[in-house]
Amino acid sequence: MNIKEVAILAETSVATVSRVLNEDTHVSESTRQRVQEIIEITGYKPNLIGRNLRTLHSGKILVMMPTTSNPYYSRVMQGIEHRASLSGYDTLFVITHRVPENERRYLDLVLTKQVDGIIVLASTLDGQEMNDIAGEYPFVQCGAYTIGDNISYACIDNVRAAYEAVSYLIKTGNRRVALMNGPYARTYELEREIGYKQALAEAGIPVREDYIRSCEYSHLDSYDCCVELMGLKDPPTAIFTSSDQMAAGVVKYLMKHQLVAGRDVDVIGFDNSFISDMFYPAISSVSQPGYELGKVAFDLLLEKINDIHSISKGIVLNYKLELRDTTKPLPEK
Amino acid sequence: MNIKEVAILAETSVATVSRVLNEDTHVSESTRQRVQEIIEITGYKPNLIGRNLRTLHSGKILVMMPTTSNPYYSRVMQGIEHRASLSGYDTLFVITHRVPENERRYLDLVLTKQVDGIIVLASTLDGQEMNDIAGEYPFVQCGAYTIGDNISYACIDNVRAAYEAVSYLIKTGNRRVALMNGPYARTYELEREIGYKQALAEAGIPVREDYIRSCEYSHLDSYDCCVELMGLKDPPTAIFTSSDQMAAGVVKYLMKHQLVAGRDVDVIGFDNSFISDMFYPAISSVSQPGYELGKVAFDLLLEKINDIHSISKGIVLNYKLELRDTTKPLPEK
DNA sequence: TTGTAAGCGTTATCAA
DNA sequence: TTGATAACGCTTACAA
Repeated sequence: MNIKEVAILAETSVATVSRVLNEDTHVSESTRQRVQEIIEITGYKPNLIGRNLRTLHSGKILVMMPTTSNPYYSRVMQGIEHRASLSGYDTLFVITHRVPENERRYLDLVLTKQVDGIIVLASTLDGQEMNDIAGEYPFVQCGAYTIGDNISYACIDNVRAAYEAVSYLIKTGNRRVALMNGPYARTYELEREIGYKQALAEAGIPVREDYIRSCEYSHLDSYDCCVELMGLKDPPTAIFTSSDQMAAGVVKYLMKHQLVAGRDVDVIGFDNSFISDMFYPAISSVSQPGYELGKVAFDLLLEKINDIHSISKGIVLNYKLELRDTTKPLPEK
Repeated sequence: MNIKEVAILAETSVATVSRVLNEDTHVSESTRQRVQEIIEITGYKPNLIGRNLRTLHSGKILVMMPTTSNPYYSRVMQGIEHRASLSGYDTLFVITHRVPENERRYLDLVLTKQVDGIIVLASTLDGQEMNDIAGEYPFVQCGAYTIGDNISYACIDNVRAAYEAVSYLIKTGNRRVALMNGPYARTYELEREIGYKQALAEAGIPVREDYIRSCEYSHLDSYDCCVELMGLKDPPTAIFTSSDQMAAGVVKYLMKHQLVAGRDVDVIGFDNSFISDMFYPAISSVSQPGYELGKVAFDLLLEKINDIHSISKGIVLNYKLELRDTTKPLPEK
């Protein structure tokens, strides 16, 4: 069933059917009803490929995620989706598994006009490549940023966030603080290391390279990593990790070894996903405003969709240090 | 830049450019190279909307998920994706949040020919509606099934899985076994209840309605639900839950109340997601072969894409009871 | 081997 | 208010 057949059945022209479809007012009530009736009887649905070809836009955006296993991404997705649907866009997702080839393959969806724009959550592409694409096609980053003139982004200040978390650990009595960071050398990871070092420096604590570890964003890897850290001659008394899953692995290690998180070893995770609250003891975590990041990212994308040459911007939202059972309270003054 | 402009620059016809694009062999090497060169210089990418309109297929499939917060879905997604990419399909995802309207909106993607088929993970639509759609468009279910002639599905035997889990709890000494089930009255939920009751019946244990609870698939709700269960005059000594997140909430409750999971109260979750292993104590769980379910579901979809009138089938894969710390070992014979 | 032209299903322009 | 028709970008007979 296509528009032509509907037109024949309704004894009118395709143009008129199209007008009814698009709620054009220049259609007499009687023909409108006649067409409407045929549409209902036949269950006709316009072929949007045809429409998209004609209008040259798809009404869809794409979100590229590295993985779905981090629940923090769910919140981002919801933020994007919500804002997008208000503007009449459908939101589609793909998973890149952090494989650049996959990312490029999905980028093709915008290059080949199948979606109107792309939001990428934690790209593995290099800055130059992203910047080139963002110069020609609507493409923004969310939760991360890359240096480049053309790329709009929404994220938090990872330097400050890490700085604040580590400072808190120091203020509550820790001098041997370890950093368990992600292994991808992305900007946000580098920044967290910078923030970590700033906090140490401010407290006059020398950096110990053996306290800075990198491992996968999974509880299995962080557990293994924790084995190494705690096997050091002077094991850390506090560990700051780059995700809640990592923190969970650390807490699991501690429990298994009859150590109490928040007493023997303090732990702060990142993202404040449901994992941090689900665990017992509940895990302290740096909360990223995922939902808002998603909303803002869509708004930025929309600007680019409407005018690819609009000026790029970065929007930095506030994080929040969410304190739970795996950290000590601040000492009274 | 479109195919026509490329043709002009390459001093040939659009047909020839199209042939080069589609690796048609009936093109002389010299013109092929000339066209190839222009394509590279100009960075031309064919507009796939145009191609799709002409070929009447999109090379994309859609996967509808209720939520991303259950990590088990990740495995399913990977299975689908992997198999789909082997057949040259891109896999797109959407989240329905269990809202039927959302589901229908996304169903439109297949009705309007924007994707070639849909796999739905845990639909909220009723059987009739699904069956009608599946009669006309490639549409299969994964991890759930609905009665209906037209719908192919891949899932496990939830009756048997629940039966086996509960039987295990009984065999290891429990006579007061509770069921914490999901609240959506989907087939797989009903079946788990049936399996639960079968196991009780077989052991001659009467069903107690106050031991059968329904709550959201979240650790917060299951925690609250657990408060009620454990507040009963005869609280259960074992709890079988419909997801690992629920089980986590239960275990959290136990720990908070100085009860030991696997000694005072046994717990078995469902899905065997990373949560069950991440927790300490590690949570026993019914493992669904998510990756394989995804692969099979795609194969079923492909059959429908190739012939919408091909006979529908259900494929039932084996689950596995994964025993960890929250259950007791079987007594020696 | 190459080109011409029809056609995929729609929207938009123009004339009636 | 309507309808004929060109156009969107591509593929594919068919002809040359």
